[in-house]
Amino acid sequence: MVSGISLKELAAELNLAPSTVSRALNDSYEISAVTKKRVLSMAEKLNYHPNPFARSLRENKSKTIAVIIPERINTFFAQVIDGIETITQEHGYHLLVYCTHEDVEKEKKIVSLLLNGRADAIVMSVSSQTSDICHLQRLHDRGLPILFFDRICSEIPTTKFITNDYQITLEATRHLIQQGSKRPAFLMLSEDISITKERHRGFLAALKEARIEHNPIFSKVCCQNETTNVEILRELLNGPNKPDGILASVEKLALACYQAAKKENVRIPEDLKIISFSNMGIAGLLNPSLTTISQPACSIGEECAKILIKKLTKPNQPDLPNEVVILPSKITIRASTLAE
Amino acid sequence: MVSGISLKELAAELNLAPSTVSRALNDSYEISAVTKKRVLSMAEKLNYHPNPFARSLRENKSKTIAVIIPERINTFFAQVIDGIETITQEHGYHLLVYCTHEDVEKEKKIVSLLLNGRADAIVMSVSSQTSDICHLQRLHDRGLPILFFDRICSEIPTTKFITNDYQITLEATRHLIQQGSKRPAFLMLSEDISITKERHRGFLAALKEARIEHNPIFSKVCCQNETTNVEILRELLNGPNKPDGILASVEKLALACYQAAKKENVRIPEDLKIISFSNMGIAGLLNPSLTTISQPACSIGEECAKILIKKLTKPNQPDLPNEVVILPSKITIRASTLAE
DNA sequence: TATAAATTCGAAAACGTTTGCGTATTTTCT
DNA sequence: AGAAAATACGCAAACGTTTTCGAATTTATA
Repeated sequence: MVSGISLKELAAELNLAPSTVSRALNDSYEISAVTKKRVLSMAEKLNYHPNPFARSLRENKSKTIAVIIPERINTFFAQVIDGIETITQEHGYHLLVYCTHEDVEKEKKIVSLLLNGRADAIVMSVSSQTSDICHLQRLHDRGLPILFFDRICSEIPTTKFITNDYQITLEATRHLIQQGSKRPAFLMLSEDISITKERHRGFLAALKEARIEHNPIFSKVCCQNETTNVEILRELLNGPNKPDGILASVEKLALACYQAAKKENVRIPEDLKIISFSNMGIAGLLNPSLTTISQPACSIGEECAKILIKKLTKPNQPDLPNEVVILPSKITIRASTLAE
Repeated sequence: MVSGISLKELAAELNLAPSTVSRALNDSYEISAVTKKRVLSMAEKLNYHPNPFARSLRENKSKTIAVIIPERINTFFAQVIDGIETITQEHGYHLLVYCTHEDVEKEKKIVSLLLNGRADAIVMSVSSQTSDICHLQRLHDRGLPILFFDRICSEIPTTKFITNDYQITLEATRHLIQQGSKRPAFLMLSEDISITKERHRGFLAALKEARIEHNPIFSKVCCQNETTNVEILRELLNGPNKPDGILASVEKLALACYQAAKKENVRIPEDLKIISFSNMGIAGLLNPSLTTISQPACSIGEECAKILIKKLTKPNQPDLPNEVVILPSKITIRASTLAE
């Protein structure tokens, strides 16, 4: 009983042909106003709901968009999805959400699930492990509109949304230096992904600008595991040549840094100043409050969705243009980077 | 070109009937091993992927589960979905995720979208505004398996997953009192939803046990708006009869409380002790670190998924039993409730 | 060796839509 | 009034699967 009445049965009830009922429900010009009324009210009365799969099969589209993110417990990604949803929902689209947990193998599996047309398009941010991208290439080759944000894949010619990673990291590092940091360090999850490269470039540019010689071991690649990261950072903070400033390219590394500093009795910001990419609403409530670079996550989601909706709903749309759209981030200065 | 080759075309390529190919792909006993090999390898070669909508139409099931939550930017809900996904993904199910933003009207719209069988089942946590539940009743009447967690709807006879709200709040309040709070207050989002009632009951029981007379204005109903909540709490913390302890039934109210305390120069924990339901990983990094009641979110998600998968995959399963499954929460004591 | 049984496959219907085309009726025009 | 055009609707095919039923071939049994 889970599937209700069908269009055929509705038509039988009305003594009309299924084609007529279909057209009436779709408000076709070929159907008279009176018949439309009749059909509509009977449909209402019998609680008719069109079967989405029959429709998808016939029309070869699913009214569904897939979203793939590396982690769910992350304010940034949650905000992006919120942004996507606000737009797509207005147009009757549904969201399939998948999480890779930063695991490229899981990413491949998920992507292969989408080769069959279950979704009309894909919005994604690749995992930090993703360097080989042939699974993404296959998606694109198949003609499926795919759109990247934040962790983009530059090899695929499509639209990508990012923030001004280079510029904002440059400014953030300047701030760090200006507040007294002589030996800033850069924390990252992986050397491969797009944003890390750009952010690292901005970081190095600021050092060069300030004529600070960069110690390569201060460009630290961390991992997925929380406790391991804390260990790595304890070691870093305790080394013979300790950094006195941290730029964390992702939120979780800043938090690991807080943990490590606590255990090593390193005072923030006195001994160590920290600034981090993060969209946490409660950065201001941390101890000490965390200076952040926050991305316009919601806007990113909305812009992604808008461009996608346009592509999917207007007829004869060209492929998504191969361009990188940049939405600027914002630095919010808090206690963690304040000079003494 | 987005949709690849069809089963028919694949069959033609093999000089076989579509039915044979279908059976071969589904590993039917009626097909010889050699033919299976032939079919499989040709399918691989031609990159065949079965059309999910044709299959859904034929089999009357979508291999899709809908998840409805009140907010995405919330560690608890994110963890629950992670838990659900780990189980459902193993069985080839996809997740449609919807967010109501605590808006019952949006909840109704989303629910009505699911009346057409797009999803095989629903896992949800109702919005804080939800008191009239006839939209949920309609879903259940239609025979769609529906399953609640955390914010449950007791009127619908199905399985619900919650934590030991009463007991754990009782213990949490005891802790608050034991640490010296003479006038504890209880913060909630709505009086209507299930968890609030249970948690409030546990709170009051602890007061009674300690022979503390409860001032009704200390049972504070807050709202969705962050800044309004901060105002409400500033007023509360500044009133003639101020509370010296807070039990926040949801995370966001504890955070608003931190904000309010900051602005009113109320010291935590000296002047005000705070304990809150929260699954934030960084509760320990707040200033001061926050004592939390954390729910087994991931387990809740997994258990939801397991029971659902069983119902959906085994033949002739009975309806989901009308019972409430309780998974215990855990109190983690931190600085925000420490006695001086 | 004749027959029963097992094995392997094909033809066709069905799931619930949408849509191209045909047709009957009504309206409009000359 | 007759022809042309507009209106309103029905028939049937198609989308890509799965599955029932039947049939053909091969193997085993008596």
